[in-house]
Amino acid sequence: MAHRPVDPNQSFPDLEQEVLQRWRERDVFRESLRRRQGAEPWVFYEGPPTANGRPGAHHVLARVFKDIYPRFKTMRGHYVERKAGWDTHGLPVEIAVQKKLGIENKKEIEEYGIAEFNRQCRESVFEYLEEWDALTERIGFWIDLGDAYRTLDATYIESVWWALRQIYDKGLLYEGHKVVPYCPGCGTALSSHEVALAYRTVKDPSVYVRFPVVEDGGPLQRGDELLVWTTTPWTLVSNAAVAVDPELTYVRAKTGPLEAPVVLAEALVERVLGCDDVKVLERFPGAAIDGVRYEPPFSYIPGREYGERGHSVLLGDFVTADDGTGLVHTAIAFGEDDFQLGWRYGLNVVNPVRLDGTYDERIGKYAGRFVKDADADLVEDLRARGKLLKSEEYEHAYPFCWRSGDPLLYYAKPAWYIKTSQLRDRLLAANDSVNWHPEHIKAGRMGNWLENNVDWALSRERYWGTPLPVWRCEEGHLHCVGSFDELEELSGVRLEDPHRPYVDEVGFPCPSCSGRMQRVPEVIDVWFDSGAMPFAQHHAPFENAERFGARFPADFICEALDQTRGWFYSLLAISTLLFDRSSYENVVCLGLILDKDARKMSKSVGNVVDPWTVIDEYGADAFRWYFFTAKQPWDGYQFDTERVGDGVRFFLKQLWSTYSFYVLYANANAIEEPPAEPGTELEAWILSRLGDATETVTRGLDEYDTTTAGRAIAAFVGDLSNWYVRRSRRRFWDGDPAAFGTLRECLLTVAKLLAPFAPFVADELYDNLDGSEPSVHLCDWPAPRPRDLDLERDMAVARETVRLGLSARTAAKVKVRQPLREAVVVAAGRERDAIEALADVVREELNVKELRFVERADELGSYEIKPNYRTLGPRFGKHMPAVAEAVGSLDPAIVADALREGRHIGVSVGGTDHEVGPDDLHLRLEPLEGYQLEREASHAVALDLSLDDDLRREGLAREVVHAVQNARKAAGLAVEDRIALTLGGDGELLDAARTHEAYVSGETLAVEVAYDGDGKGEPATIEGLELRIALTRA
RNA sequence: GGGCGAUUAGCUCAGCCGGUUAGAGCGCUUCUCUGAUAAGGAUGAGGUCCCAGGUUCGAAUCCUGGAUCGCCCUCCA
Repeated sequence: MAHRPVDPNQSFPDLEQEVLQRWRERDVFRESLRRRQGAEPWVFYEGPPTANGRPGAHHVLARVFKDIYPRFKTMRGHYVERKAGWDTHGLPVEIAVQKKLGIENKKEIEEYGIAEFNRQCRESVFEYLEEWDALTERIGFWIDLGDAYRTLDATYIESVWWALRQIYDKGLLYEGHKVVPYCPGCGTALSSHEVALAYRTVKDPSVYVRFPVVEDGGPLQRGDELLVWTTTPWTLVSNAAVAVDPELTYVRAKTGPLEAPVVLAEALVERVLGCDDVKVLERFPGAAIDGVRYEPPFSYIPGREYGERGHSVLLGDFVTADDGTGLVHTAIAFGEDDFQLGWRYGLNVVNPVRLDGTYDERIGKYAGRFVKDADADLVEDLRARGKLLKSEEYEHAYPFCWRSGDPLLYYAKPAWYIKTSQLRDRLLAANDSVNWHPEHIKAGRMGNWLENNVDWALSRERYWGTPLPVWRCEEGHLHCVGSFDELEELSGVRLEDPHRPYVDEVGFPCPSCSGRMQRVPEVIDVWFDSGAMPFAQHHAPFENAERFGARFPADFICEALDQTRGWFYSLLAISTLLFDRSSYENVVCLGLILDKDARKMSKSVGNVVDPWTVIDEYGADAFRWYFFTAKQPWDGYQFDTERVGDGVRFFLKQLWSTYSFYVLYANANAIEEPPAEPGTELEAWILSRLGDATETVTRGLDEYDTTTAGRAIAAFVGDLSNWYVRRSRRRFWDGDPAAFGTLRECLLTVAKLLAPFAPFVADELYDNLDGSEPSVHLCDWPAPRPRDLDLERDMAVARETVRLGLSARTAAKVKVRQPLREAVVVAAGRERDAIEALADVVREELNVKELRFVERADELGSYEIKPNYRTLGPRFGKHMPAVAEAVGSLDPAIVADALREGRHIGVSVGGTDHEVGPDDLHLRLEPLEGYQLEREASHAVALDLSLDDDLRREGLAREVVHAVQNARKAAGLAVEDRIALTLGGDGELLDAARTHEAYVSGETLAVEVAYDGDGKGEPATIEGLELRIALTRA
């Protein structure tokens, strides 16, 4: 037998296991690379996941999109290397280890020992590696896991050091004193993307505090009170100054309950003081009170410590009158604006808060308390001392540490930065060269982010990460080490493991003075690690410089939308810093997966989908197919496992049963490799449609649009199964080579088109139908067959005719099994030609003896003429209503005739004559009452419903055949089994069967038919008459 | 608070460089075909294309404003 028999009820998950086994045995992935060695590379970069957690459905999403395009490009002839990668450093890893060890903070880590702590991190990072590898293989994501880059490898780290040295040499790496979001629990500053992870809406105190003016100045007098608003009372102890907007109008106002006049923005008087009893004494711009001195709310830190302008009014352009009082409390160490303002006025940074988030000894009785917890007592203190105007609650979004859950403090700290803001224009230019999918990311999300670029806060005061390769001596001289060789030259030490704590122990003499250099304590942001992968994965430039050069930039990367600020940015920033260009050309940006009720998947809600359950139930192909075709991936998914099942039922099963149909009859007819030459119009048509599908799929994948591409495959398979095969079954029973050749060609091409989408089922089809290569994935992408557009259009008309005819049958309640004498088709010109050319198909499908054409439907209905707005609109513009009216008043019969002959029609609009052609008008048939007629536009089908005895007998014969077929099926016979048939029962039925005995025996594969079956066999009922059917395998 | 995106049938989604009757599939009615298909075909019900304005001869489509949802950003003191 030429083909393996196919189980029509094949389980796809089982099938996939077999295919996986075949891929392993035949080493298909590596072979697909070997065959393209030397071909033009198409470069893919893997954005490294972290393997310290279980992979979820969203990882499957990313990984199947990372798979489909490399498979496609490989089939298109490119050499597509796929090097895997793992992100291994960072706080999440440390947190996991801390949890495991029961360690709460940095102090305890150091007591535990950095060496052992980092050893545990190194282990933990690959805790779920096996599951990642297993899932990766199971979903058919072809990537070289054996040659994965890992950010913890010494070679990788050395490349990162090289990159930092380049940046340092350009003067773009610096230590700054900046206000950063700081987590007192983790003891580290957070990057902006970490901050973004956990904003929560919280209620904080909202207090209005009175700051008495201590000397007359401008419009103010000693004793007046500045009204200052804040939501962080804990920062009031280090109040350094008050900021006002120089342009904004302020007032000095007297209000009933208060003795002294108060100062605030005019726009906020009503909201802050209430509307009653307020007397405005003065109005003046903020600039008028520049320099006014006041008494701070707490006296722990004397004004002189801040410098000349301590505890005075400063001018700041960030002040608004949207909230508060228009006078802004400024605490230099705890806010970016505050810090900037202080810097401009030369104020000193005084920070009375320790790294653990508690006040230091300068803050008297509050010393040692966690600052956020002191809010309430501080407010009480103010109230007791008569400094408070009022205190409320304020609801706003406040950032928390995404790991520890502690509230973040904005905090002035020394940190290392990369001066990316200096390269803003270059970053924008690099971004401009990228093709984003979807397109709006470029100018939108990514573009906006780059426009507002701030320097990259690079350093982390942590342990498990790439050490910042900066050494410093006691004099403050700096040296950035760019390689292990250099470090060895300087220090005489060759590092086995460049991680902390070993690297911390390496010191060397300062090149500039007599001091000794030690490394600064920080490690770097993990995003710098992953962003360095284009060269670091190859240990370039130390090794493989050429290899790197040939694989830079990437043609394609793909990650979820949240990487805009993550990997997409770090890749872009690093390559712009080093090479002044983007490291990628095409990006597919995937949306988030929500559950079926559109809620975000989270462990706490318990709605996380375990990918294995989906794969076990429906298979990897189905899972992939869902992601590729359910919708455009960037809009995100409302994931419902049942939708995955739909794809199996309506697409994969349909394809599978078409395939099993082929194999069944090809084997039955001993057909092996039939020629793909069309024998009929129907075959020419399906091959033309195949060309169409090939073009659409190719274009779709070229444009990173799997949705359109995949849906085109499904549409084609629908046509193949529901029209071509359905209308051609007899030819397969008869063993017609052209039919087999056509269907095989279609299935094999579908297998190739489908290979990147559903690599398992595609390979199974290919292997069983052709198999000349070890796998479909080693084949070339199919070239589109030539189209026959006229034929495609004709077939559409014929199918429409059939639809109308069937509809007419339904309306007349006449079964399709009952043959009818004639269908009257109203059609002319090209439509008529089309239907005539495909008359056999139409007749068979409608089960009518004849098609009769009428050009004019006068006896069936009347025409109505409608203007074609699409063509006439642009021509006539605002005269369209008049045109529509003119068209409406034409004589339909005359117009119909004229159009049929292709003549133009004259219409008069506003006294001017115009000509309109056939394309400018739509004809629409209005049926007369009393006719059984189905119509669409100018095209209609009517049925002759009169029956004579012959037709009736023929109908009954078909009923008999139908009943016998059911009996065959019930008896469990194979489709090719011959039978001996014995019929009995009602005389009219037997008479019909006898009359059409050749037909009956041919259809039912009966080698003999007897009519003496009364009382024998299984009873069946046809139109109320009894039929007895007895059959045996002959 | 700012930016970006989304909102079309019960469900999942097309359509959207304006063209007058808004589509598909699923689900649901009714009927039906079958020597591959727990399939197919026909049929019916089901839509204020989120809302309100505007531009236009004509708006699901373009503009403005708003609502809701999602994501991202944001020290708003």
